[in-house]
Amino acid sequence: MTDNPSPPAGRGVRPPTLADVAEAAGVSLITASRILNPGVRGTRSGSQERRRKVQDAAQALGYTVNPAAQTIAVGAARTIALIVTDIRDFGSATIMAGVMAAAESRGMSVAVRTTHDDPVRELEIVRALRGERHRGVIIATSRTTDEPRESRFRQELSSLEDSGARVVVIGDSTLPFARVTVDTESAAAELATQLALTHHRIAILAGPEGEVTSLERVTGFEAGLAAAGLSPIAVMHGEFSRDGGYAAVYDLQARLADVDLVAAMSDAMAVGAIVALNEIGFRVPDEMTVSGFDNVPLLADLLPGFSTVAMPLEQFGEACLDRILEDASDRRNNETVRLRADVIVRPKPHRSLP
Amino acid sequence: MTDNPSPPAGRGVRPPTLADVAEAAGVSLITASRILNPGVRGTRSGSQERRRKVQDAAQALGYTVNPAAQTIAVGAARTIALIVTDIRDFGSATIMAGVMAAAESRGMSVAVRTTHDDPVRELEIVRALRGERHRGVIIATSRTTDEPRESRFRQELSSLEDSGARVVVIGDSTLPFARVTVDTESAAAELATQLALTHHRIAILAGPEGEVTSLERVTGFEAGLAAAGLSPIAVMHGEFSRDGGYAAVYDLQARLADVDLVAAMSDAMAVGAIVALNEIGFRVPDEMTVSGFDNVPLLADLLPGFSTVAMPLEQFGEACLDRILEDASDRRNNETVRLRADVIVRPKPHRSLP
DNA sequence: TCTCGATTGGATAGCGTTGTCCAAGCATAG
DNA sequence: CTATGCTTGGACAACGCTATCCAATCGAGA
Repeated sequence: MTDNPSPPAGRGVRPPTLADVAEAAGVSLITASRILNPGVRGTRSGSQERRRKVQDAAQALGYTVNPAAQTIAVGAARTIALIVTDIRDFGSATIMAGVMAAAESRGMSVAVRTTHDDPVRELEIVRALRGERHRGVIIATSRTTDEPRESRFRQELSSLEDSGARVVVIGDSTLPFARVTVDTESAAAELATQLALTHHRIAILAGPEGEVTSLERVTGFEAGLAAAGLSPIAVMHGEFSRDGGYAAVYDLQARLADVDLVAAMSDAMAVGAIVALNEIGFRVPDEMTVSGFDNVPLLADLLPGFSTVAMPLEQFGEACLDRILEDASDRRNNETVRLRADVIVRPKPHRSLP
Repeated sequence: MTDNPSPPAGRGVRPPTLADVAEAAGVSLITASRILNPGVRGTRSGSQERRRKVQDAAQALGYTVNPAAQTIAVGAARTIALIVTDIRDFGSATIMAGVMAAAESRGMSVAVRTTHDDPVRELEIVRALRGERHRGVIIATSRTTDEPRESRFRQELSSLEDSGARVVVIGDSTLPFARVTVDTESAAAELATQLALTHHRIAILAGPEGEVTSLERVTGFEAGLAAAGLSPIAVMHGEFSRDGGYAAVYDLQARLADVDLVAAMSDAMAVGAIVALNEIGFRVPDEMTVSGFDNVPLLADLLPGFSTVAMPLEQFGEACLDRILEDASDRRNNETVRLRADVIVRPKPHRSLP
């Protein structure tokens, strides 16, 4: 009872193990295991009385399972790895929230890794994942058209999938894995079509060249313009960030007089664009319209008449976990699941005279 | 060579283990372990030739260590648990980014758990953490003055710390653990003092009653006002969110004519307040000043003359990891580390006539 | 040449859990 | 009363790795 071999307090009182619980309950370790951590084969629940004794003992000792031990015993962890570029990014954070919620409702936890858009780091991370025995891996970084890079990445992911982890890629890419995407192109096209009703001299602020996300947004947007008989006056490239938008507008400065809509391909860029436009002397939205993409929450409140596209970021979680946990026999059934984005066109506010 | 006992492809090619590497390199498993995963005692590096052979074999086989196995062998994982309320919150996401960066530079990874401000869930999470053998646990949820709740939480955390995980609490609270805090009160006071130079009829939009974060911000702000010989016209409580600020302004509506500064205790509340004020008919910032707290990035660009306080959110990571990894002999040395917040007072913009 | 200490490699056991098998108990049907 | 099938509990090995001890090797000093 009191002859605990570990020091009684302070550093390193070993947490109770199944063996401790079993001993306290007077059953074998195996029985305790079956009662407290019923596996997939939920049967073998034990008799009422033993159940109670074991559960009481576990409660009294404060037992909680050691997932690392489970992982090596079973050969697979109850975890999903989520790879994003940077957690401070609105999109990444929202996707993460959705994935965590979906994982939790399935009794799994999520391990998040950030690449900071470094191709080397990206490979290291995926490589290390192989040893971690995750159930699935969700790729939520923005992919590029850099073929050597993508090819190396693909190879590492294949090896990861061969080792038993289901790979799911969010968004379009050239990666041959299960995919959950959004109808970004058609949403971008519809946004363009709507905006083309009231604007005709349009400049596009695109993301980095070679980034798939940017590419499909621009492609869709241009298609929408084309449907209205228009084509953009200019397409400027920059980082998908506030500073990227800011710089892009200055790059465009000479031609701004010809422009009545600056269509940024991300909300963050749109904000940077607005700052630059104000500096240059264009009042937004009176003298210039700026649109975005992503539907970052606070902007709806602060930018009257701001049009954008709401991505179904939180829904990715459910969709990805479904793909990961779907029957193993359905594997290699790499059909793409496509979610819908929401086009949000807000009318320009009426000017109320001061 | 080719007589691999596992199926050649598809589901479940077991990832290579140390034993595989050792065999391929012609050394014992132990030697491979010492060369590839040198522990704390970094000595025993092996002879040059063996090193190379083992490393080559590991490279060729694509070996990566299984951290779960290390965890049960060593009795402690190379991980830090981070507990936040909701990852979509700007503060939580930024803290998380800082913690992840700091952990990574020390060769550890981070396990994030979200409580969604549910006291029961909070306890369950901490309880489960005990089995996970983390090196440290960072509490970044907002604590309350609900004594029963805090007491239960404290108890669970103590048991966690006894089991070997170092507990660090971010922000002030009644929890008796290592702490990393911010001089919130004095920052709030300084913000108030500065704003009191140009405003005299001030309403405070506080966070939820009983939340420590709100309490210290309000206390500091009132102290700053008092130093200027003022006291607030009203203190309204609400959620620390956009909707909370929105509602709080409507609660205040009858007295708004007497107010020249709405001091929100969070930036999100400030945005909601601005929306409500605009709806009611007060033009911000011309007819009413609104200030905030947190320094959410995009607001600086979109709200000219917006004053707020920048919290050192990213620095928490380094500070917390230092506390977690400091010498075990320094444990129970629960001195509080205090970081500095930055008061950002922006002058009201000049009205440029249209 | 011999002894000593330092360095290196390996054998063994163990970390906490589950999978697989086997034995015992029990009720039911023949 | 026995044969049958089902349920239940337990023994044993295994998962992949490291800690701890022990043996072998080596160089240097006596």
